[in-house]
Amino acid sequence: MKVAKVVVDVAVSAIDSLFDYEIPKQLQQVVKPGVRVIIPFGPRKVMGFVIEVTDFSHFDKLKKIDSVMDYEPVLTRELLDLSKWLQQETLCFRVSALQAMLPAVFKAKYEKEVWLITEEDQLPFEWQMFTQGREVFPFEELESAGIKAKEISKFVEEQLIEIKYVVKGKNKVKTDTYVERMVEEVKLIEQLDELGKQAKKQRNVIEYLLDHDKPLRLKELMQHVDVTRAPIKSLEKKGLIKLVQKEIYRDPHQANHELTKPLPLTSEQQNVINPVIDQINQIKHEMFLLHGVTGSGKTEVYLQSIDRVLQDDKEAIVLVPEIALTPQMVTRFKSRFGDDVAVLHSGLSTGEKYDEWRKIHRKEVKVVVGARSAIFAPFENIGIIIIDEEHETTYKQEDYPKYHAREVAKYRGKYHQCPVILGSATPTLESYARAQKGVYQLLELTERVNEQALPDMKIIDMRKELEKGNRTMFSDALVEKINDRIKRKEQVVLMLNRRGYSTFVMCRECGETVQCQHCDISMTYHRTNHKLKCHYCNEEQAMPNQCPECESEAIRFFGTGTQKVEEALKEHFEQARIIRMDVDTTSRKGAHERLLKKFGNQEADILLGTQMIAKGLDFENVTLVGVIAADAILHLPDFRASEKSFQLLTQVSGRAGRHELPGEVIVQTYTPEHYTVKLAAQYDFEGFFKREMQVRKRFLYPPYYFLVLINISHENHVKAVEVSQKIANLLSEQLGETVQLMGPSPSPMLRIKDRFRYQLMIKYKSRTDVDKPLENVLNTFQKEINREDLQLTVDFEPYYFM
DNA sequence: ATCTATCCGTGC
DNA sequence: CACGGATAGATT
Repeated sequence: MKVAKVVVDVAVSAIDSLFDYEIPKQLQQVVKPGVRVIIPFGPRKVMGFVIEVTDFSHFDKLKKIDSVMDYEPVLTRELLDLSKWLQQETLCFRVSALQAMLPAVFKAKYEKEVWLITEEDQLPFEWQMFTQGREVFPFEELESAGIKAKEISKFVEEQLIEIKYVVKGKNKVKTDTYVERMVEEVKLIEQLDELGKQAKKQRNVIEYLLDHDKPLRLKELMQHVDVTRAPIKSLEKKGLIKLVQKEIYRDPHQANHELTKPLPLTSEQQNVINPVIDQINQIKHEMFLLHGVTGSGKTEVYLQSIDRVLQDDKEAIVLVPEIALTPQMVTRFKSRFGDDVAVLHSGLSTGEKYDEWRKIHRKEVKVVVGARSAIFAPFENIGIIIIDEEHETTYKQEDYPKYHAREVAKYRGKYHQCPVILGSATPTLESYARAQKGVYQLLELTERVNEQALPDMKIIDMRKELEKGNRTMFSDALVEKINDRIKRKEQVVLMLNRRGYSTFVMCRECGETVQCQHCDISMTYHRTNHKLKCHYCNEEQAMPNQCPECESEAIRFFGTGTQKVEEALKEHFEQARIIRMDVDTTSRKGAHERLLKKFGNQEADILLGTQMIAKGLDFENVTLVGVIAADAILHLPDFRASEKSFQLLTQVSGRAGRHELPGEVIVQTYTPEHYTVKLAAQYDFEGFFKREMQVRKRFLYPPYYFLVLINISHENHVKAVEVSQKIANLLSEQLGETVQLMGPSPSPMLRIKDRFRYQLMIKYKSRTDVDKPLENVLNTFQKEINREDLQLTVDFEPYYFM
């Protein structure tokens, strides 16, 4: 007997193991590892992933696989094994790991249906009201009609009805109607004579067909010949043509890109690419850290490394952060590798993502450029993996499986014996430290390709501005420089580096701020609909006219949002044309590209935006970059706050002077003496690294120690505290001397969505020191997680501490 | 997650 | 003792 070992699509700990099913004879050809199947599970039907096929099971009474959902495996052996590794590394369920590797269309939908097995009139009158002659209807309708479970099961017993569980796949392939010729050309010409005088339209169609002998889209034909379906149908009846449904791709990047040739490399670039090519030639795995200043031509190094890989008929994965934000990047890859590129990012619809995925799956492309999850691209012969802007935190997934793309890249690089390149102008301390230790091979690009010096960065002390009596958000120096650029018809990028980028509401009389009812966070004001919104739970309420506390009417919105900066800009620079980019102006699909294109066409003088404008933009006419408040994220409750600030300042300054014209940067700050601001202004990464490493060493933070964050949340505040303390006790009993346990402490945001949140942190050197104790904690509280409303999450290498 | 069997309170 | 709601237990 053939047995399939299956991961069942039910994400609970009790089910988190392999279940055995008999493979019926007629399915033995298709059921292979990586194929999704529909299996009976208790009284229901659920989806499952086949992991293995064997001849033996320890169970004696096996159920049979119902049917298959795929005729080709959707996951390779490598990815199936990788899911096991992810499960162990991140402590997630195996299904969650498998789901994370596939586009959303592969998530099953479950429906319950009621089937009549007798005549309708056998049923009581109330039932006939809504069956309305239907033989099948959704179970849901019974419930909403208020029909009791007892009555339903009675009818099932009496064999009047049957309840069926259906599993629906959503992976719908888009098709289009095509017209195919069924006969020889000569035959068609003969037909022309036989057609009656009336059949003018049919004649036109045949003539068009004779001119175009490739497969034709029906729509196209109808448009070009200006006919309706009728004449085409009659031609089909005569057997001359056939209408067929063909698969098509929803192609979001249809634009034809002119192909570019590899650029000549500078000697620095050549030195950097050589060791990579060596590894490709020797089919060896190595981690490279490519540290290159902004504008040093990292992308060209990527492109030419990939080119080398493609010559060996191998594939390449390129990860880019928030790819929708850098359409310029996509264009560069598309215009070098043309149709060999698939693009995967969050801006695509589920259907579009599915289609891009299928191109990869069918090996119709060789290169995938995508956001985090593209690291799971189902290639089988990978020759290189590139992670651009490796310091970006978007490479860490925040929900289960809480994986870091860099670690997955390492896994896959080792499996395929290929190099992995991590590229950045401001590497993470973790990566740079590893490079210094020789764990990664360090590659450095110190010069800009255009031989232009890095833009001069000036620090402006905003406290002095205030002393001078300047109460605006723009320093005198910034105003002067902006005016100067407007006069010279050059462009300015202004970054409002602020978390939340919206404004909160405060009463000027009593100081009361409007807080969300469910979360410990200020509501933010949205001008677009004049409402207050909570960023965490999306609760909305009207902007109050008076203070809810003291009834004063002096209630106003505060804080420096981009909208507010935009207004201030308009006052200061009346003739300036401004483009504002923030969540409000870029939420619509394609809005991003449109705004950037407008700026690129020099239809505006100033581009004002949040951190989203710091990355990847390349406009030749930009000669001034302004940072409105450099210290905005410097004081966040996050041990990486300095590192993030340094990265951001470096990234955004790189937007200026990328081409012929020299650039300049103005950094406004209230803490000019801070080493992060100072060293960033000098582009002294090395200095910053050394300085920040001291801090990390002193406080036992990465890269000296690894971290695990345990989040505990419960609706009941007392319960949350109690459980946190119990876990802390349990852990401190079991953890050895080599690790540090911190907490429990309330999360920076104590309450979110009516849940009270506490956290514990462990600083450790080796996973073996924490794995067992954590497992014990999870086992101990498993019951409470299932029954009570306790939530417990474990996050290795956390990036988010709020 | 979701279904079934079982336990216990309420009401007649 | 029937009902309904909460709850333990199983799912190959």
